[in-house]
Amino acid sequence: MPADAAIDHLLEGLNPPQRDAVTHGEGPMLILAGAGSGKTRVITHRIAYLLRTGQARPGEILAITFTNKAAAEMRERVELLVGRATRAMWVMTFHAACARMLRAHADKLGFTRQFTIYDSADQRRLMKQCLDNRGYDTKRYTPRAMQSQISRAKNTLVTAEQYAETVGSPFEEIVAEIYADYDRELLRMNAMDFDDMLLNSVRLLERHQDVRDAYSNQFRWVMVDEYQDTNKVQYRWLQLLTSEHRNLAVVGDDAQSIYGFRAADIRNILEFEEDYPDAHVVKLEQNYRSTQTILDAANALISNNRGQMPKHLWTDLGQGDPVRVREMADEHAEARWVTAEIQRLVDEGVSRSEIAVFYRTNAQSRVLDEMLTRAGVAYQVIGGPKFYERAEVKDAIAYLTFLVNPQDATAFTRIANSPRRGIGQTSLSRVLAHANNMGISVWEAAEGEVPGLAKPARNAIGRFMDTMNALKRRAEENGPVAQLLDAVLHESGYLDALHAERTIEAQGRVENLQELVSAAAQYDVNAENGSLDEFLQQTSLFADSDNLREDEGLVTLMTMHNAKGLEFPIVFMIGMEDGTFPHSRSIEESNLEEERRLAYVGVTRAMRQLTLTYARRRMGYGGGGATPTIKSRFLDELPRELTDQPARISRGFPTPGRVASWSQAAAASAEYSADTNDAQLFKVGDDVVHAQLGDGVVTDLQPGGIVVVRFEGEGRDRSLMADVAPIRKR
DNA sequence: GTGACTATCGTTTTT
DNA sequence: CGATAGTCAC
Repeated sequence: MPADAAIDHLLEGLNPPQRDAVTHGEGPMLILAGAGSGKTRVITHRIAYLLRTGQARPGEILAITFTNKAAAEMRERVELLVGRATRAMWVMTFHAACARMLRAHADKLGFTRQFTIYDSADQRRLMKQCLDNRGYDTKRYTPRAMQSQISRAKNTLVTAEQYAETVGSPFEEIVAEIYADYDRELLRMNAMDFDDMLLNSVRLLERHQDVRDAYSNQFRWVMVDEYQDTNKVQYRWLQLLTSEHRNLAVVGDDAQSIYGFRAADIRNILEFEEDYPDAHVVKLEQNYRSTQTILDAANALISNNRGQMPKHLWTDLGQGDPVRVREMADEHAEARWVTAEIQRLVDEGVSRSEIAVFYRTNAQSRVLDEMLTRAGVAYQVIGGPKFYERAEVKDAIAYLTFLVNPQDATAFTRIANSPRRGIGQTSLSRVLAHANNMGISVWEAAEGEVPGLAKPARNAIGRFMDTMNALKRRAEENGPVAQLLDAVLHESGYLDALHAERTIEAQGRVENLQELVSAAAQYDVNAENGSLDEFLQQTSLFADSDNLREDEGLVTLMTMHNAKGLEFPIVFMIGMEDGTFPHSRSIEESNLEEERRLAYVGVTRAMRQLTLTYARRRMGYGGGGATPTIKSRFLDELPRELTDQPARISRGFPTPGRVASWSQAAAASAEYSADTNDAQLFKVGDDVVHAQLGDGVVTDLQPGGIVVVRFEGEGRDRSLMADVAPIRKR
């Protein structure tokens, strides 16, 4: 037992609720952790406390996060606190924990421990194949739509059979068919998709009492981070694992639940106290990050949502500056202004790494991208294509995958003709069909005699499989993964083909592959009993590559989703317009509450200074003219006294780079007079008032005296007859 | 089987 | 506008 002093040290500097959460013993606990309230600190200190006081042994701890990064950070911080390595602790993502369980018990579900993990691109590819097999028109029934339906079903614990029982439309009938086909295909290929990791783990625990007993006895202490983002399967999984000891501590913030579109169910956190009536509830409301003004803005914003768990963030960091709100003429003016502001701040001595710009959609980064480049401001864009999703990386991984999982038709299809070997679509289909007919693996089919194959194709496949067989022999030696990967890249001709291209892009791909080899080498060093299949599964679950770099003096650009969990002294949120943010689709689907939570997440990232900008006009897709916009309703939800806006902003006059003045607004409203309208009266950009629909803006004029108006609170346009509609200019 | 051309369609996306 | 998927002709 360690000295009491060490334990005291763990509790030092914690506020009373934090201390309460850290020292809570047996029994369920809900930690409502407001933004910036020291949540990670509480979890890590709690784990360390449990270990230090001897209540827990490392092997009894299961700490679940959503990202690998969060898991790595958590383990690191715990190890720092307890002063030793704690390999036996399960500190990992839901998916990684499931993968580990499934590997150990794969046979119980009809898989081998070498099963492949499919990402969403693989998923879609297979869906398309299933659709094609049944002869459905993949334009009418897009793989994308199938994927989202099936994924949603899996995440809400609805199996293919159950789905089939509840179909209510022809579309759903097709989904049901494809769902069943797709699952069958996965099983045949010895593969699971991301959603299956959870779903199959639940099946494993439900069907095998002994397995459930073993794990639920092992994990005496379970902690879950970002609980507001858990979905139904994850909920069930936790239930199965914690039924024995009931020491489930969840940490989350209902106000930051922003992954509903990924089937996260906010009810999990809202109803935790109903699920566990004896739950100990701790609220962390003291914020250590932002000024009181920023917190007040966030509190005010979120108070527009119903059914939030009551919470009030406060800080002793002081009032700080007002939230800045700026109107710009268009997105270019917006980008120019933000760029100029950043330059000004940097001149004043602010480090670029202290500045972040958030937007709703990735596409919005483009204009800013250009402007910052032109101005010579160093920046990084977070998001975009991920390392492990790059074609060349996926190809390389597919080679390795096929070596360990000869049933993986997706991997085979991917690599057979990459690099080009003269194996086309038709030959591939023949091989796959043959494997299917004979009930053998693709590997076996490709090695054997495939009926109906033309001689050139047969030779090409023969040579390919010779290479693969040679590589397989190497793989079976269980040497370092890096060496095997290197051999794969050389002997498959992949590198040669890239070199032959002699382009900059190809050079970049070679570099990416080198990076992959390094990653493999890293694995070889770190893994205790490394194996190729473990490396592959680990890699499949590790998607984030473009890790945030903190120390390079770069301004950070990212979506608000990506901003969760981060903080920056200076934050800009751009595109604060209805239709952009809240996004038009969210408005249509009346998903405003989640959208508002996203705004809340954005706002609460700011430590010192928050600036919100919106553009008077914004370009749609086509090069066609920019369309007038309405400023975001979220801006109206901010109390005037928290912002630096003296009064309501004029909507009649675009005022590039500057706030419109009161007098301009007054002039604008004095402009109209007529009672009956003449279509001539309106022009695009006019602000109008409709007797029933309220305020809007003219977005288009059409022949026949039709004015197209977008009203506040609606994501779409309405066509109105100018002379009869009860509208007038404001 | 491969390259070039054209139609289509646009959120967010921890794993 | 621009990425990407799908079609068509060699």
